[in-house]
Amino acid sequence: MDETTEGPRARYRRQIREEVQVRAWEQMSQDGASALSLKAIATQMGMTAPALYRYYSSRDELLTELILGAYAELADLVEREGAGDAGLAGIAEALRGWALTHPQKYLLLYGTPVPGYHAPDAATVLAQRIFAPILAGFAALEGGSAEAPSSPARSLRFWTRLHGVISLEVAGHFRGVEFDPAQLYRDEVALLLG
Amino acid sequence: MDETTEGPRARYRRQIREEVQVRAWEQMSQDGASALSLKAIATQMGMTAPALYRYYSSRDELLTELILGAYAELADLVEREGAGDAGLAGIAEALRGWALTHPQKYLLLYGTPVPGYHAPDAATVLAQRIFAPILAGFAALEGGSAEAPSSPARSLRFWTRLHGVISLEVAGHFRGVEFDPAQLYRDEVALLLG
DNA sequence: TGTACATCAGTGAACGCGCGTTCACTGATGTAC
DNA sequence: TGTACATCAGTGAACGCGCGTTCACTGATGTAC
Repeated sequence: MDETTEGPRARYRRQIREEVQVRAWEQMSQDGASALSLKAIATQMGMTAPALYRYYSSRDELLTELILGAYAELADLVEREGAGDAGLAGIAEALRGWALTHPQKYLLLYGTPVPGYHAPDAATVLAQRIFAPILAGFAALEGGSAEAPSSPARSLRFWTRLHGVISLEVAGHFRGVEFDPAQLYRDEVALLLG
Repeated sequence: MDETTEGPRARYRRQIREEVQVRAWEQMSQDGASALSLKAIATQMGMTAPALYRYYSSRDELLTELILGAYAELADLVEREGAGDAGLAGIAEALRGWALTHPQKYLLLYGTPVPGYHAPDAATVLAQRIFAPILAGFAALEGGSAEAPSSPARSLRFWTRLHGVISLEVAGHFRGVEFDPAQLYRDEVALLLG
C-alpha cells in the first residue's frame, strides 16, 4: 500500500488521537498536569478506559506526545517569527501571546517539572530549535562588530528575562496588582534590544 | 493557665505538627505538591491516618500551613538581608541560595499553582513583606534624586529577572548546558544595581 | 458483484492500589480535690 | 501523697472514590479472491 495515502482506519486512528490530545489539554488546564487521566478522557469521549490502550500504550506515552507537541508548536512559532520582519521583537511578542493563550502548555514545558516523569531526548532537540532563532537574531544584530557581550550571553538573558515576566504572570502572581504586565514586558524587550 | 507557658500536651502537639511538616516537605521534594498525602505521612510516622486528624482538619489545612511557613521563612530572610550591609546584593544572593537549598519551597510559592487550591489572604500579606525590603532598597539607592525609572519599576524588574534565572535553574532547564547559572545570575544582579 | 477471512476497535469484568475522611472505641495522660 | 475524673491521642474498621492496567471476548470493518 502507498505509505503516503491514508487508509480509512489510519485516518480514524489519527482523529481519535487528536481528540484525546484536545481533551487532555482541557483536563490539564483545569486540574494540572498530574491530574491527567486516560480513564477520565475515555469517559469524556464516551468510551471505556481500556479502549484507549489501542492508541496509547500508557499514560506516560500520552504525556510525552503532549510535551513534544507543545515544544514543536512553539518551535514552529519562534522559527516563523525569527524569519519575519519583526525579528527578535516578533519572537518576544509571539512568545508571550502563546503563553497567555495556552498557559497549560507553557507551564508544562517551563513550569514545575511533572514528578516522576522524565522527558525524552527529542525534547532537548526541540528546545534547541526554539533557542536557535534567538541566537541567530542576536548574531545578526551584532553583525561583524566586536561587541563585548557575546550573542549567546545576550540570547540567554533574553530568554531568562522574558521567562521571568511570563511565568509569574501565567502562574497568577500578578493578579490584583496595579501595574500592567504587558508594559513591564515591553520595557524588558526594549532594554534587551535597544 | 498562663498562656505563654506551654504545657506538656501543647508541647507534644507542636512537636508532632513540626514532624508532619518536615515529612511533608520531604514528600513534596520527591513527588511534587499534588502527591502530598496525610495518609502517607501518618504511615511514615508510625501512626494510622485518622490520628493526624487530631492535628489537621484536612489535607488543605496542612498545605496552607506549608505555604505560609515557606513565605514567612523567605520573608524573614529577605528582611534580614535588606537590613544588612550588602543590601539589595545581599537579598539577591540569599534569594538564590534559599531557592537552590529548598527547591520544593520555591516552586510551591512561585511555580505552577497547585490545582484546585486557593491561597489564603495571609499569603498576600507575606508576599508583600518579601517585596517591601526590595522597594526600600531601591528607594534608598536613588536617594532624593529625581531619576527617571521609579523605584517600584526597578524593584519589579529586580524581582522578575532574578525569578527568571532561578526558576529555570530550579526546574532543571539548565541541566546539561555548558554555561554557569551562577555567573548569569551575578551578571543580572550587577546590571540591576549598577 | 459476492463471499470468506483477517484485522482490529471497543466492551465488561476484574486486579490492586492509594487517597481523604468518618466513626465508635480504648487507653494513657494530666488535673483537681 | 493519693484517688477520681476529665481530657484527648491514637486505633481499627469502614465508606466511596478514582486511578492504571490486563484479559478474554464480541462484533464491525476492510481486504483478497
